[in-house]
Amino acid sequence: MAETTPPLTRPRKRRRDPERTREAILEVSAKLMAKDGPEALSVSQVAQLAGVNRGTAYHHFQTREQLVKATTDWVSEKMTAAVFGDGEQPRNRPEVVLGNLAHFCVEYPEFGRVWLVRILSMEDRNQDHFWRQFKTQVDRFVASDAAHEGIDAEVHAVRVLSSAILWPVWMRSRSATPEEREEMANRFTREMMRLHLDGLFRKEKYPDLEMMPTHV
Amino acid sequence: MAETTPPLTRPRKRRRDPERTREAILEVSAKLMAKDGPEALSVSQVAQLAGVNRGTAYHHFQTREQLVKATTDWVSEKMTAAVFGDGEQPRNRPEVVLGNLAHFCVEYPEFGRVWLVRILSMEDRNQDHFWRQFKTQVDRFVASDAAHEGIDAEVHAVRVLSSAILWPVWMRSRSATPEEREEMANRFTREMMRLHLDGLFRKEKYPDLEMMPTHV
DNA sequence: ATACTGTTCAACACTGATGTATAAAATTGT
DNA sequence: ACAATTTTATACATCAGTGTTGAACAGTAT
Repeated sequence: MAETTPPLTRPRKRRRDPERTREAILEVSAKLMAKDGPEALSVSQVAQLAGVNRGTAYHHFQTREQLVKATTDWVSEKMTAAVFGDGEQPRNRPEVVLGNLAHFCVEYPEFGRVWLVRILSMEDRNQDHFWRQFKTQVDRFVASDAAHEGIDAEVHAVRVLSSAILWPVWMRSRSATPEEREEMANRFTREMMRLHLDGLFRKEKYPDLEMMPTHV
Repeated sequence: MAETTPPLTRPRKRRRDPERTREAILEVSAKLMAKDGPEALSVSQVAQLAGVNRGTAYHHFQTREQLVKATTDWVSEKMTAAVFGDGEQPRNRPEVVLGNLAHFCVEYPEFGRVWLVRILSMEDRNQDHFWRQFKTQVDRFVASDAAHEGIDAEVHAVRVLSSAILWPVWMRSRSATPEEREEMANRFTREMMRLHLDGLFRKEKYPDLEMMPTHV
């Protein structure tokens, strides 16, 4: 379609910058993947929205599948850098990691979502850089004397990651101002820290609550 | 393809049962939507996997879009019934709702996932039956004297729902035995209840922890 | 200037899906 | 027995995407 009709806007003199072109493609790709999932991603649409020719996209990424893979890899690295730092001094205090995670996810909700879909569908999750770091963090914390006894680390990890990633999606942080986004991240971090410090129930109101799960 | 080649397996004598046919289609549709998202759903594939003719699928659901809508509506109703009961006596104790939710999501992880995608992309979330019920539940609990002060109800709701739905996906409950699934649901409920009762941190180890969110 | 690389454009063969249409078979209700 | 409904089987027009190719063009580096 866009191939047969002459471009209405004259072909923008795209400064040659393969790195930027690649990033532009990856960014649009991530955005679309977050919206409709990896299976629905089309190279045509990515190229169109990124303002590059479809041929260019195929030049950088040979096939659709490779574009999907490159996008998820790229996102995972971005996320690791943003949450744990660039390798210099790792930021490991649990409350700091939580805050970083919340802020990153609010700023880039599509990245979080892409990462979530990626990790859920990966055969071997230890292949993922971010997950390895996060898991190490959690295990270390749970084993430390700063944590309560009997925490289920895996449930804990899944709970924190899934809610941190989906909270901004729920709040539609994409269409918010920077100030609103800041407040969203803070709301999340605040409530999570409150929960982690105090819990939810007033224990005295649940004297009979056996710890075994209930369901009808 | 399957339309031009004669079927190798003889056409199964499909007992006429429009209700079951409809449900069979919806079930497959939900499964596929959970895997690849609504945008990637194809009527052809659904019909094939459901073992019905493509024409039949179009007979029950006029267009692809309508199939998507019907599927999400159907899932939302199923979920409401499973978690809150069929309208008779509503099951409202928070720990029971949590247990029901965990068990439902572990048994039918695809339904939870479909519902999650649906609710996240809905303009007006109050249109959704399950969400209305759940929100009412949460608001009532947070306002009660059984709950701590200062709980952020919205963060709480998103946290519980997102983790309950994604926990079975993470654990790949689909490929587990009934016993394993039971244990998965119990693990989740147990840790959540533990968290809700005690929190995560030993407070005495964090005397300096200001409540304001931290990030670097 | 020349060679190289990134980028654009247009065309092509192919696949697979949508939505429509029509006829026929099978099952059920009356 | 008859009518209505459900299901199958085909066919067809249409559209959108994939992956490939070849030629041209535009900056960049040597």
